[in-house]
Amino acid sequence: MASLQEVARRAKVSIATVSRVLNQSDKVVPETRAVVEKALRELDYRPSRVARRLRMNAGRANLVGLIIPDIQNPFFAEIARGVEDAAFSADYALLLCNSDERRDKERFYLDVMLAESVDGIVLPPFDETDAALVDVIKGGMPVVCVDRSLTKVKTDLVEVDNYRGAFDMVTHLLDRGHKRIGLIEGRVHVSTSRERRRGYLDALAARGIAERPELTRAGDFRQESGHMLANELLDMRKPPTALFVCNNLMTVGALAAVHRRKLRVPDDVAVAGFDDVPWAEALDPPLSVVRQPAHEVGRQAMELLLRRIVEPARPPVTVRLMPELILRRST
Amino acid sequence: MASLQEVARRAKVSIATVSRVLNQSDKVVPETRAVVEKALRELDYRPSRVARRLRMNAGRANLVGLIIPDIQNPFFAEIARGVEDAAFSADYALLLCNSDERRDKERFYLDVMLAESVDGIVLPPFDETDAALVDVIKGGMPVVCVDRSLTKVKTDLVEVDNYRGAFDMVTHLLDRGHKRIGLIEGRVHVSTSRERRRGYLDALAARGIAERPELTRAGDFRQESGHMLANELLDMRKPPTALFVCNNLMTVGALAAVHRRKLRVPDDVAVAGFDDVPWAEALDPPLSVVRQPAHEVGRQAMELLLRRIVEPARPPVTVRLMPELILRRST
DNA sequence: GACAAAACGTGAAACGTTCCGCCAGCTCAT
DNA sequence: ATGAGCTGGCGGAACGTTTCACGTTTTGTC
Repeated sequence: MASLQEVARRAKVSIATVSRVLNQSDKVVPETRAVVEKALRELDYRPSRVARRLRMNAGRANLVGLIIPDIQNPFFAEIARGVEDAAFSADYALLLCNSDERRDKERFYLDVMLAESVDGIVLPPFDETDAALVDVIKGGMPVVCVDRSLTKVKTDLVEVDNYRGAFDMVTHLLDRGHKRIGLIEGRVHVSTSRERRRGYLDALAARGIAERPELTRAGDFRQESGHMLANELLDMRKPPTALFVCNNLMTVGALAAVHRRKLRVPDDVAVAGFDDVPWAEALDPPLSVVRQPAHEVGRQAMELLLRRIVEPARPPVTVRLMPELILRRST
Repeated sequence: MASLQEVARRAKVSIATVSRVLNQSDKVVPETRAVVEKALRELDYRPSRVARRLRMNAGRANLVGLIIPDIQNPFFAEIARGVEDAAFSADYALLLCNSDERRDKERFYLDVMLAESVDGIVLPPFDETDAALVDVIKGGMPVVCVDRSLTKVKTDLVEVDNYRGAFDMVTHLLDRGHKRIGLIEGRVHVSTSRERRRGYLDALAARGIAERPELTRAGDFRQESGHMLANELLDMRKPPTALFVCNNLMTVGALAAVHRRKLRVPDDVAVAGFDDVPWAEALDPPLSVVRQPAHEVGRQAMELLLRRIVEPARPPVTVRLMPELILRRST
């Protein structure tokens, strides 16, 4: 780990000159440059990002943070890939953390990011109010929200039209003749859950069907809760004929419940999911889903963040991407 | 972003004293401690990890790196969770990167980790020789390999008994009466691929069945290659009656190929996978797999790394975990 | 009450950068 | 010939920590 010092000593110039060679500044005469570059090579010099970050003002650390609720959720994994791809091409490194849908972990990692003086943060907020996050934003840290939005503060945001996705899928189920459609939604204080619920309700209302509160259940986005809630719904005296499950992991859980009862899909009960997954095609039967362009969500979020880093005062932008209905055979 | 300076000024003591209050050193009298703590609170002081890392010698940055080939692969995602869980409890943050099974990306991220002066690195090496990684290790950076091993250098390693897993699964297929068993393996220069292939071959040999090279195909761990290679195998004049696919993503691809041909599983062709996945149960039919304790792999790796960080000279350790055969209905 | 030892506190160096301000020497117009 | 302006290069401060080497005060022991 050769330092600038050592390189300068070897090249018999000052560290300032070495630094200028590195930063492509033009104020260094070719001969000097050559000898410095030689020393650089000989010592296999690699700059310390740490020292650099300490010295630099905010916005030039080439490091951004990404906090996702659960890396094991393919939807977030795909977002992460989108963010990373864009970061990598811009020569940024990514500090990636899992909040595990836990408020304390999100807060811990937000602190870490602050302490690491990252240039900016991408994340789906824990909930619509997320006090810890709001503080960070107020402190001047560039933040781009993905997937979920914040009510109290205006930030850059890349989201999917969840309302539309849910509306279309439920309409499709209605077209298939279903009247009793069960909804398994995610955590209630998350914006996406609300949007999807609105879509579900409006689609019913558009056909003059009244809401039946007993048909909607709120989970926590995890497989386990999908399983449990599907069981609850299927245990009703008059169970729903279709299940609309509002994320991928809960859908896996719900499917397990359905299979365990040896119910036939879609004849006994139709199942529709949110988020497409690689194995949707291989399921029994292939699963109909609302597909979200997750990679694109991540990519655009990172690009928004890069723009905000160079221009902190620009007005916040919302990018809304369209989901796509993929009808396979489970509905 | 109050600094120690400001806190010291406010508390009317020197920064050294503030630092000692923070680091729980006992050499500070209660009254002083109280006034310092008050100042700390009032200014909402948060230490800069960057400055701390710059000053500290290696091994106390509370930051470790994890480089995984593909975060979208549930197996690696689960390892990542294991590493993270252990890191979080030890108050370590994680710099997580995707090498995307690409040598240049792995190298880039290794450089980043060095430049960030992380305390240590966990990763599955790109291949068995991995020059870039070997350099890093020789440079004295604590490294724990997971899943895959290195031939040239002895490191801490947490691996799964791949040989055993493959041997058992192939034996099971033989028990079911299969004689022509196709093998779809991963990248050839990765230790796990070799081990699994050895297991496959030995299981055949144990029953006196000669190797048929045309039945084994090497892919790249991706879904796409599983699809393609399954197609190749099924296109043979005398196709295999069973497919043993050596990772989860390639299994999804292979399954798609099987489904597209409307082949019945396991009657027309049996399919066995490596790595259990949440949706294995929901597949048609439920998939038989060799399950790897991925979370445990990650957890133990992180613990090994923590030990190595405090004691760099300790002899390298290999932890070998046992896989588990999960027989469902696809075989 | 003398003296050593312990307790408490301070100043300053160091980590590896970046960059501001400065200086020396040169060119060139006046 | 003189000074302005430019070019190439240097010194050193600053970023926010930790910690070493000291000082000063308090305590304890005989």
